[in-house]
Amino acid sequence: MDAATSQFTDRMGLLFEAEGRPRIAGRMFGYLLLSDDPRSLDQLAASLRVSKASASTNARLLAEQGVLERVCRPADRHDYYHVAPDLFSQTMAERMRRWQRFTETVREARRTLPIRSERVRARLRGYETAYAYMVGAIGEALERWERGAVGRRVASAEAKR
Amino acid sequence: MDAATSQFTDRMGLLFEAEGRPRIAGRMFGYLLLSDDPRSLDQLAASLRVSKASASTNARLLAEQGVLERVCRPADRHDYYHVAPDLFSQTMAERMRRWQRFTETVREARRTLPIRSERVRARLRGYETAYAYMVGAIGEALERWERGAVGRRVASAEAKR
DNA sequence: TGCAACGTTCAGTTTGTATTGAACGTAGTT
DNA sequence: AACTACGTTCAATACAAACTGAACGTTGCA
Repeated sequence: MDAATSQFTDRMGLLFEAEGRPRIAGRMFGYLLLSDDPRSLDQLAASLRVSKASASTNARLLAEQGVLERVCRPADRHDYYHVAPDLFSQTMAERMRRWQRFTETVREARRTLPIRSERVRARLRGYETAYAYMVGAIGEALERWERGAVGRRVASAEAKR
Repeated sequence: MDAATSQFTDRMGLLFEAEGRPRIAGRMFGYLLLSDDPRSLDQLAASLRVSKASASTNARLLAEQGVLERVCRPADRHDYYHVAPDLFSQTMAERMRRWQRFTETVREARRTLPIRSERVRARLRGYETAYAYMVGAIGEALERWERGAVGRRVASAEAKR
C-alpha cells in the first residue's frame, strides 16, 4: 500500500474512532473503499498490518452493520470482503436504528415514569414526534434517491456503449 | 433521584457510550431531559454522584455540541444548564457536520489519489453525491419541521387558554 | 489418517480516555 | 485585605475496549 493510500485509510480510522467504532474497522473500510476487487482476510490483515484476529473481528462487525459484504468464490475457502453495493442506504439504515434506540428509551420513560411537569412531558412528546417525522422524511428521501440511482445506473451503462 | 429516574439516566449513559461519547454526558443529558428547571453544576454533580470536575467537563462538551444550553441568572454566580430548546435541529446539525468530515475526506482522496479503477472512481463519486443529496433533503425536511413547530407552539399556547 | 489452510474464539496485554481529587484563578462579600 | 463560593484545569488513577498471539474447530486434500 503506497503512502497516499495509507494516509487515507488512517484518516478513515481516526474518523471511525471519533464515532466510537474501532479504528481498524475504519482503516479497513477506507482500504476497501479504494479496492476494486474484494479482499481476503489475509490480504486485509497484511495490508493494514494487523493480526488476522483483528481482521476477522472487524470485518464481521462491519458486515453486520451493512458497511461491508462478505463474498464467496466457488472452490475457494477464503472469505472475501468488499464495501456493500448499497453502502449508502445501509449506512442510513444503521443510523436510523441507532436513533430508534434513543426514541424507544424516551418513549418508555414517558409511559412508565411519573412526570409531574407538563413542560417535561411536552418535551419528551416533541422529541418523539420530531424523530418519527425525521425518520419518515429520510425514508422517503432515501426511496427517491434509490429510484434515481436505478436511472443513473442505466444512464451510465448506456453511456458506455 | 428516585430509582426509576436513575434507571432512565443510566440507560441514556449506555446509549451515549455506544455512540462513543462519555457515559456521564449521557446520564447528564437524560437527567436534564427530565428536569423542568435548569440545574447548576453542583446539583448535577450531586444528582449523578460524580465529581464537580466531571460535571463541568461534560456539561461544556454537551453545550459545545448543542445538546445543552448554559443559562445565567442575574445576581447568581452559578452556571445552570438545561437541554437546548432547539435540541432536535442541533442534534441533526451535529450529525451532518460529522458526515461532512467523511465526505470531505473522500472528496480529497478522489482529487489527490491516482485511482486506476473506474469502478472505484464511480464509487467515490456516488458516495459524495449521495451524501450531498441527503444533506439537502434533510435540511429541507428540517426546515419544514421547524416551520411546523412554530405552528404547533401557537396551537398549543392557544389550547391552554 | 495425517496434514495444511482456512476463520473463529479467548485469555492476556496494551492503550487510550473517562473520571477524580486537589490545586488554581477569579470575583464577589464582609 | 481576608475569606468564601464559584468554575476550570491538571496530574494521577481507574477502567474499558481494542488488539494480539496462540489454541481451536473445520474442511479439503494427499
